This record gives sequence, structure tokens and C-alpha cells, in this order.
Amino acid sequence: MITGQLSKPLLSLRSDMSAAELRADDKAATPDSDLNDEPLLLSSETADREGTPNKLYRGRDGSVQSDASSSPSEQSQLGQSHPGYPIGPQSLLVAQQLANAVGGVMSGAAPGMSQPILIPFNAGGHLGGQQGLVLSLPTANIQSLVAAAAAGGIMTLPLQNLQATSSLSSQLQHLQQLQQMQQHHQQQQHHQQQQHHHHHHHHQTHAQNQLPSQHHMTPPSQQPTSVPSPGSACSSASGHPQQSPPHRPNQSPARSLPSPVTPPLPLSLNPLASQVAAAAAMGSIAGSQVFGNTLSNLQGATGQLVTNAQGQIIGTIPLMPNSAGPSSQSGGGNPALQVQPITPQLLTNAQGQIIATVIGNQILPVINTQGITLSPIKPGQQQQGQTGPASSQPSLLHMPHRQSPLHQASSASSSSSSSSSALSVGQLVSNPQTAPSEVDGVNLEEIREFAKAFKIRRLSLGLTQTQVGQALSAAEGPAYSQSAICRHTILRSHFFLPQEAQENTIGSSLTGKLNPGLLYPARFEKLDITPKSAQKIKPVLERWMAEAEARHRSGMQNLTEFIGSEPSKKRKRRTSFTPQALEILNSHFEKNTHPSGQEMTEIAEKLNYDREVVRVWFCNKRQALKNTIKRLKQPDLGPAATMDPLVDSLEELPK
Amino acid sequence: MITGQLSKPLLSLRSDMSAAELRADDKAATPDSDLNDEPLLLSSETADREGTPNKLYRGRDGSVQSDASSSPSEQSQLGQSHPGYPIGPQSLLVAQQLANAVGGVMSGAAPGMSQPILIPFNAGGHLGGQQGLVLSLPTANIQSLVAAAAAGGIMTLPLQNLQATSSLSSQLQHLQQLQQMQQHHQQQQHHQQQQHHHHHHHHQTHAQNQLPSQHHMTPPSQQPTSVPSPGSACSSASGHPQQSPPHRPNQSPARSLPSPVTPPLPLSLNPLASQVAAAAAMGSIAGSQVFGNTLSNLQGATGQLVTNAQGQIIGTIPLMPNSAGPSSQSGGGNPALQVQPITPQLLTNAQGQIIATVIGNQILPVINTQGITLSPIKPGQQQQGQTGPASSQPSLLHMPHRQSPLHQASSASSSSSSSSSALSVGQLVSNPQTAPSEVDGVNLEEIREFAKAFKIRRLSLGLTQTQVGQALSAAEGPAYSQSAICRHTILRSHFFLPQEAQENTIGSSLTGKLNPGLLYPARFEKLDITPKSAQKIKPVLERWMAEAEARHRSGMQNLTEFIGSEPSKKRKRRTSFTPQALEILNSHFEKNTHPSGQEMTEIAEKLNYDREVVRVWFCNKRQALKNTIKRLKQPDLGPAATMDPLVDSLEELPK
DNA sequence: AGCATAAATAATAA
DNA sequence: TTATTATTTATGCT
Repeated sequence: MITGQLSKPLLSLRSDMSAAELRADDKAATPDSDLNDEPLLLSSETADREGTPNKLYRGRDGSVQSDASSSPSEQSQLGQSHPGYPIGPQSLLVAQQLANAVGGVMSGAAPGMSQPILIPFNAGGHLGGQQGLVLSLPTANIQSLVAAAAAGGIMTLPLQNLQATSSLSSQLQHLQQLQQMQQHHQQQQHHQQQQHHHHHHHHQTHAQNQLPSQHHMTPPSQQPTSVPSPGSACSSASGHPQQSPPHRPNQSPARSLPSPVTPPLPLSLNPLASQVAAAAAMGSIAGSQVFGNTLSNLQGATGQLVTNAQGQIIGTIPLMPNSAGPSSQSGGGNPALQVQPITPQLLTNAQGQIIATVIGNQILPVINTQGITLSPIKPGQQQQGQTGPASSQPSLLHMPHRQSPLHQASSASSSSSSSSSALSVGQLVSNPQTAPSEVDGVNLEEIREFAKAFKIRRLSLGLTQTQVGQALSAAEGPAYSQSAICRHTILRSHFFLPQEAQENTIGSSLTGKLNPGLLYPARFEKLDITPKSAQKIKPVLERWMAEAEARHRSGMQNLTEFIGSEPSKKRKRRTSFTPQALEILNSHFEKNTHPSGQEMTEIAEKLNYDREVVRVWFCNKRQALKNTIKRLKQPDLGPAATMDPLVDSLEELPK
Repeated sequence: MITGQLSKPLLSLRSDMSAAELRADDKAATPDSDLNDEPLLLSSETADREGTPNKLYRGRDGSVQSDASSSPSEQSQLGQSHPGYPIGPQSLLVAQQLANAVGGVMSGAAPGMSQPILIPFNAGGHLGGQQGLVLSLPTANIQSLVAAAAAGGIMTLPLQNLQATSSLSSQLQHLQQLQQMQQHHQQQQHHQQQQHHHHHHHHQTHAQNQLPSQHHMTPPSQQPTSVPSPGSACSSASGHPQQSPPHRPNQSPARSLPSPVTPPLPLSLNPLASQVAAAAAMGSIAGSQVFGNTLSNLQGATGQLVTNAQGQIIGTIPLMPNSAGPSSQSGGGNPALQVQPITPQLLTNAQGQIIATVIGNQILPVINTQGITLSPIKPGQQQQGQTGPASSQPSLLHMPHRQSPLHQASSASSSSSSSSSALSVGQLVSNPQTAPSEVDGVNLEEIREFAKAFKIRRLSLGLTQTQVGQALSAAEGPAYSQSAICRHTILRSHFFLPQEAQENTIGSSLTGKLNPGLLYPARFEKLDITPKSAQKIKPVLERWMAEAEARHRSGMQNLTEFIGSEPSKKRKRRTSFTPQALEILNSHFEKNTHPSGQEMTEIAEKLNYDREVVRVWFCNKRQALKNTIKRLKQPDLGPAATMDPLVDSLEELPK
């Protein structure tokens, strides 16, 4: 893959990259690490237990979104390895500019920023460097940048040289700095860990390796350090950021402009770096707050204890006021909450299982059999929207470390800890790293709140994630099932929610594959989703939940029926082309890989498929062809691999 | 004209499609066979790994460049199957077996080769199989292939097959054959395979049949029937032949050819098959044999990627073994392999687009971005300008399925066509439904044949439908342009032609959404063409095409003039900048976001891109930068905002 | 248990 | 603004 990418001019790092980057850094730092190729796996984590299986998913979405990652793996490789990529000195102005811009902005402040920044490098590295890589990251991801830089091979050293160059250079420098920082971090503190997390998450894919050991590994609990939040990761960086401060100052001057001269690059870099750092920091903080909010909400709300069928307490349900607070968003959300004033009562699900217990205002999360923790509540955070942050509450359980319960419960809690735990709310705060309050324009806190409330509501109804997922899938379309879930992962990262981490998964995995079958909204709950995705499905979930609750109120039967049914639509169903249709499509493709709109329309009519379907088919076909070609080229490597004679023969070819 | 250069060698296979088609056919023929749907894969996969990224870029000049390094070589994978294809499971098996067999062989032989090979199939089946896969590779690679082959002993078998066909066609055919074989194998045994071959050949050419046995043939000669030979290239044939022995004999029967008719094609196929079989060990079964053939073919041919002006890959050119001879190779087959060292050269059309690759003697048609196949090489023709293709080859492209291009066309003969042939592979047969033989007093088959032939001829000239339409419109009047095309569609429906379908287009559109920009005047409106209309314009088209061909023969320039050049209006094909180019562009951008016209002109010259392309790049770059900045600021606000000069400059820009 | 690829999303040339 | 590419996600099937 890499290769492929290489080709591209840019390398974009998304947040994900970070991992890679980190890796790279590490590498640099520690040679030993190989970069590896190992996968990282984190694995799992706890799954939720509920019924759902939790698999680890990697959120793909992540990709971009926050993570961005685009394929981490690739990147990572790229970065690292690739030689190919040299980033060129030149680079990019743009990047610089951006950087500059960013810097300014960033510094200021913004917690909110989520947007990615692009920094182009040019890459060209070898090529000419033209290329450049672009980093896009959410604020949080800044780290990533660094990482990216690292990945890019950018690496530190070069910096100086770079300096000279123009903006690009400066950017590079920045990156380098970042990298350095990261490295430091890594080496240094726990932060590092975080990084790792990142890696994992991101990577999962890619790099995996990186993480030295451990990591990966253990899924569940995983590493303390790292883990949890992926996203946070970014933040993690943030931690660093601080460092930057020092740098920051500079800035501009350095900037490198285009001109070669560019003096002090460092500056520029610094600035950015610092800014970034600052931003990151902010972000994290923000993140924590957010988190807190969530909790508080819960707290504020009265909660109920949730017990599972076995009578174990799985959590508490905070009651939101319905309305709740958060309105904002929530729009969604709230309504539901109404868990109603039930007082400490046991809540049972439709199946009659006890899902929670409501005590006074608080709800205790119960760990259900499945191991899921139901309600989480976090320490007090104040959330914004939330209702009352008041929460003075003691809140319930917050979870272990981090916050919420769930996660713990599930699992890993223990781990949860890990870092997270550490993070519990307060920690979060402390860990600034984490999340920005807003990413991609999405109010993460809101999302988080919603996710929590959703979970509580779900549990109140006695529904498992699986059930909800299936029902949603049926009602809203396939997209809601897994997808939603998947994406959540990303959010998680943004938030750095501890719980979540546990909850979900993560996946990633190396494998990269998602689990098929199951999945559900679960992920949303875990926030294992990208902010964007979350924002997108939130209303759907709210709507569905409102309906489910209404049904529940009117009788279990109704709920049961509701769950069982519905049409839905979201992600379009995967089209299965008939052999005949494929034949025709292929024949057309042979003739023209880029049919005109009209042609496509015609084909669509002829075949009786939607024009869009036909269009997509061509897109995918072209892509497949390209990939095939690419692959062919490549050498594969695997020697043995190729059994094929052909291959072999090919291999012999000269390059 | 060839521009030339590919820098890297690439190998690409296209192949994909075929499978599907085959499937279809087979299916029809042998129901049982069905099996299918699976793809066959041979594959391997190898991933790309690292490394290099190779992307191909097209240089402005048209040459193809790749970044990659090619290093690797290409390799291999085999291909997998394509998706589209469903080759039956059986098939797969066969394939695998083959693979295995091969592998064995290979292994023995060539230690070196490790790479995977991709074999595409084509799917095209229905199309006519046209497709085929094309491999494109740099010369060097090719050589390597050959070498490898030789060494390994790779492939023997296939060669023959290849030989016969012309480039794409042949390839496709081969693919098809393979497919068929596979299928057969699955079901039956190798013998059948042979038959299958026939089928393939058939199509293509009509003739094919002929040789049943032999097949192999002699390349050049090739197919007996039809084509000229493009391929002969292969030459190879030689070797193979042997193999066949066993099977060879049979031939026929099994096949399911499309048409009922189909004679015995077997021969041709057989050879390969047999060879393969032998090679493989027979044991493996027929499948293997087939496979082997395929492989070998592929191997033999190395291909090159065809890219359009923008460097996009539009197709691959399979290399046929050059001739080869066959040497024979090896015993087994190998001989063929020789892919020869030819170096493949790229043929470009007047517009500079790469239309085909010349490998050794053969020329592979390329599908251009527009979907058109460019090159045209026709069989015999070699392009003029080109470098030299060695051309030994005779024909080049004939078409795949059908036969040769022209001739067929003219004749239609092919015949096979009609019914039979038409369906390329077997579709017709299978789809009996389709058309009545005559409608409104018009001989539909004739029309169909003509349409096919026309298409082939058009493709051979490297012209797009649009170009032809425009030219016709200019020459003959508006009525002929698109209308004609459209009509085909209609005809298509009458016939159920596989190929045609492709050709045309469409028009209509339901959606109505046509894209604005592009599109033509759209005239279609109306009709679809009725048989009557078709009958009416047929002579016009014939006349025009004859002229175009004459022009082509006399030099691309002439053709270009004749056509009027316009490439149409469609939206320009998206340019893919090479990393190097991007580097340079970025560096300039850093220095000055608003280069003067002069500067842009200079840059354009330097990079070898059109000035307009450069201009647009700057526009887009400024826009991107602006957006980036905006985003960054947003969040926070950006206090500082742009420190960067660049930014400033942008800001100044008007929005 | 994985793979092929349809669908979806983001980036960007036109 | 649009269309196409590049990537990513996730489904359907083996």
C-alpha cells in the first residue's frame, strides 16, 4: 500500500497517523523499535458485554475524522519507511501558511478547532519533494502532525536544512519539532503512553508495531497508558504542547516563507508547534470538561440503578431531565431521559431483566451480565448542556478511572484504567490532551452526553446494544447498525473517554476488519465513532429511542414489536449485480472506463439499476483496476508468496 | 509518438472482467458449470507493500512515468479475480490448481521468481471479451518476465493462446478461455478446456476454430482464423504446442460456446491447456491447465499500463510474448514466455494520449480514459509513428472477442458472430432471448455485427465515441453524431449484444441529470435508434470509418486532421500531477500565490503540463489555502491569523 | 474467518 | 459547482 500512496503526492496524515508518526518517532528515538510492522492490536477491550459482541472495530471512520487516519497503516509505513518519501525541503508554503494561520488561531485558542490542518509538504522528497504531505488534523490531532512529520520521515534532523526552505520548510520544522516533542514525551512520561494509544487506535492498522510491546495487546485493559483514548492521543500530544510553549514564541519570523532563506525555521515550527501544543492542551482540557459535563449530567439527574438480569448492578441511570439539558443537542437526547422519576427502583428490560436500579436521583449502573456497565456516571463534570451539572453528586460511579462506569465494568476496567482511570474525570481535566471540545464542528460534549443518556435509556428499556442495533438497522438502514458503531471509535479518541475505551473496542485491529454481523449502536455509546458520524446518527438514535420509549410505556409488547420491525434506509443496501449485468458493465468498462453521464444513465436503464449504482460501479471498477495495476507493479515482497510462476517471472523483471 | 516513456515499468493487468463474462457464457452453456460465480483467483495477493509507490504518472508528454520505482517489479499477483467475476468456484479451483501446478513448476524452475503475477481476466466477457487484461509493463519488466518465464519454465502453455489473439482481444480471449477452461475443468476436465478455448477464440475471431489443435500457435498467424495476429506475437507458440497433445484432440464439444454453433475451437485452446496441463502436472486437473495457460499468457505478456495524458491509468497493455517463440521453451511452456525483451513502448495518439503499448511485436490496445481504447493498433498496423513496435506483430489488436477488428467488421464475419460470435463468449447463446434476427426488415445481426466491427475499428483508431460523433456530425451532418451512437443502444437491446452495449451510450437519461458541463449537445433525444435508423446510417458510418482508417494508415496526423481533433468537450480529464510536478508547483506557490501569466507559462513548460492546467492548479491551490486558513481561524479565531505572507497574499485576493 | 467490492466520504481538478 | 479520484467503511458471500 504504501506504495500506492506514495505515489501520491501527498501524504496526508491524519490524525491517525499519529500513531505512525509516533512510531516513527519512536523509532527514531528508539531504533529498536522497529517500526514495525506489527500490528497492534489492542484489542479489545472489553467488550461490552451485553449482548453484543463487541468487537473491536476500528473505526474506519476514523479516518478521517478524527483520526484521520487514513490508513494508518499506510502511513505509517510511509512515514517511516518510506524512503520514498522524502519530504522535500521545499515544501510547502502552504503548509507554512497554514501553520501560521493555524498557529495564530490555534494559540488563541481554540479549543474548538477541530479542523484539520493541512500541511503540505512537498514531498517530494525524493521526488522532489514535492509532495508534501498534508496533515490534517483536528486540533487534537496535532500530535498527529507531529507524528506525521515523523512519519513523513521528516524527521527532525533535517530540520535545519529545512529551515532554509520556505514555508514548507518551516512547516516541516514544525513537524519536526512536534515530533521531537512527541518523542520526548514518549520518552518522558506517560504521555507517551498516550501516544501509544494513538497508535493503536489509529493504526491499528498501521503500525502497530510501534508499540512496543505491549500494547497491543492486551486488549482489554490494555495498557494503561495508552490506550484509552485514542484520541486523546492527540491530546496527548497536547500534553506536550506545553512544551512548546517555549517555542511558541517564535513564530513567525521564522516562518518560513518561501524563500529559501528562511531563516530560522525553527521559529516557525516552533510557533506552530507551540501553538499546536497549546491548542492541544486546551483541547484536552476542554475535553475533560466535557466529560465532566457528561457526568454531571448524569449525576444531576437522578439516576437509577441499573442491574442486569442477574440482578447485578450495572450502573445507574442518571435522569436527565428530559429536556434536558443539553438540549442542544440533544435534542436529541433528552427526551428520553425521562427516565422518569422513578425512584430507586429496579428497572427491568423488556425481557424482564433488571437493568438498573434507580436510587433517588442517582442511577447506578449495573453491570449487566454481559458485562456491560450500564450507567456510567461520571464524576462531576459539568457539562454544558447538561442539566445540572450540579451534579454535585457524587455521582455514582463513575467509573473507575475514567469516568464512567461502563467501561469499567466491562472491563477492563481495570484497566481502565489505565490511564484512564487515572483520568477519571479529574484526570481528564488534567489530561488535557484529550479532547477538544469540538471537532469538525461537532460539539463533542454534546455527543458524549447524548451517548451516555442513550445508553441509559437503552438500558432502561432493557435492550441490548445488539437489539438496538438490529432494530435501528432495520428501521433506519444498515448504516446505523455497525457503522454507527464503528465511527464511534473515533469519537472516543476525541474525548478520551476512559470508559469508552474500555467499552469498545477497538479495535482495530489489525485485522482491520470489522465484525460483521453484529454491532450496533453500541459503538455510539462508546463514542467509538467519529464526531461527524455521531452527529449524523444522533438524531436517528434519538428518534428511535423516543419511539422505543413510547412503546415501552405503552407496553412491552409494543416495544417488542417496535424493535422487531421497520424498514429503514440508511446505507444503501449493497447491490448485487447479476452476472448478466456484470457482463455488460464490464464490457462497457472495457470500452470506456469513464463513461459519460449519459452513458451511465443508459447503462443504468438498460440494466435496470439506479444510475448512481452504475456510477459507483464504475468508480469502484476504476479503482480496482488501478489497484490491480499497482499491485502488479509492486514487488511484492513476499517472495514465497507468490507461488505463481507468473509472478515469479514477473519478479525477475527488472524493475 | 509514443511518448514514451514510461518510466517505469508497469505492469498492469486488466483483466478483470472477463471472468464475469465467461461466467455468463459458461453458464449458459453449461449450466452446471455455473459454478461460478466465483472468481477465480489466483491469486495472490501480495500486497504491495511498501515500498514504492509507484504511481504512474503521465508525463505530459505523454509518457508515462511512474514513480515508483518500479522496482519491484511488478509482479504479481495474480490476480485475483475479479470481482466481477464470478467464476465459479470450480473455476477457482481450477485456477488454483493451475496455480499450484504452475507453482510447482515454477518453483522448480525458477527459483527466482517470486512475484506474483496478476492475471486478469477479463471479463469482458461479454463484451467481447475484449478486454482482456492487459499488462503493461516496462520493457524491462517484460524482459524479466520473459526471463523469468524462461527460467521458470513458466508458462509455457499460454503462449499459444496469446499468440493468436491480438492484443487486447487476444488477451481477453485468453482470459476467457481460461475462464472457460476453468469452468470446464471444473466440470469436466481438461479436454473440455480446449474447447473452451475455442470459444474464446471464436469470438474473437472467428476463425479460431480452426486450429484446434494447434493452436497455438503460431502466433502470428495466429489464429487461424482471424486475426492477424497480433500477436503472434507470441510466437510463441511454439512451445506449447506440445502440450496440448493430450487434450487437444478434443476440442470441441464441450465448450459451451456461445453460440451454439461454435465449432471447435478447441484447438487453440487446447494447446495451452494441454500444455499447461502437462506442465502442471496434469493432475491438477484441467483447471490447472487452463490456468496455466492463462498464466502463461499473462506472463508472457507483460504488459504496460496505459495512461492517459494526465497520467491516469487507463488501461494496461498486455504484452504478448513476443513472439516468440517459442521457444520453447521450456518445456513446458515456457517458451513463450519470452516475453521478450521488448520493450514496450507506448503509443500515443494525436492527442498525445497513450493508446497502446507496443510490446515486442504486439501492440496492446489501451483503453483510454475516456474509455476508449486508444490504440489502435490494429493489427497489422503498427502505428506509425510509434516507435517501434516491433511490431512484429502483426495484428494487433484485433479485437478480442470478436475478431479482429476490422475485418470483422467488415465482414462481420466473424462471425461468428452473430449469433454466435456476437456473444462473445457465449452470451448470445445464453441469451437467446434477445433478438430476433430481423426486425423491420433489417437484419439485426448484420447491424449488430456492423456495430461491433465499427466499435472495434473505432477503438483501433483510438477514437472515442465522442470524437467520432463530432467528426461525423461535422462531416455528415448533425444527425449522425450522437444519434448514431444512441441508436446503437437501441440496437443493442435488440440484439443483446454485449459489446455494443458498451459502446454507446446513452443517452438518455433519465435522470436527466446529465452533467452539465460535459455533455454534448445532446442530441439524442429521441431515439433510440430503431433498426431502421441503424440501417440508414450504417453506410454513412462505414464510409466515414473507411476514410478514418485510411487516414490513420497514412499517419496519425492525417487522422487527427480528419477527425478534427476535438477531443470533445467533455470535461477535461482530471490531471494527475506527478509528485515532482507538485513539488515544483508548491514551491512556486510558496513564493508567489499569484504568478504572472508568464510565470505560469514558464512553469507549464517546465513541467510539461498545459498552461491552463497550471493556471487552474494555482486557482485551486489558492482556494484550498484560503479554505484552510478559514478553517483554522475559525475555531478560534484567529487571532494572529495569518502571519504568513502567503496567507496575506491570499487574503488579499478577492474571494 | 476472510475476501471482494458496493457504498460512503473527503479531497481536489476542472 | 461539479465531477472524478482517492480512501475508507462495511456488507454479502464464500
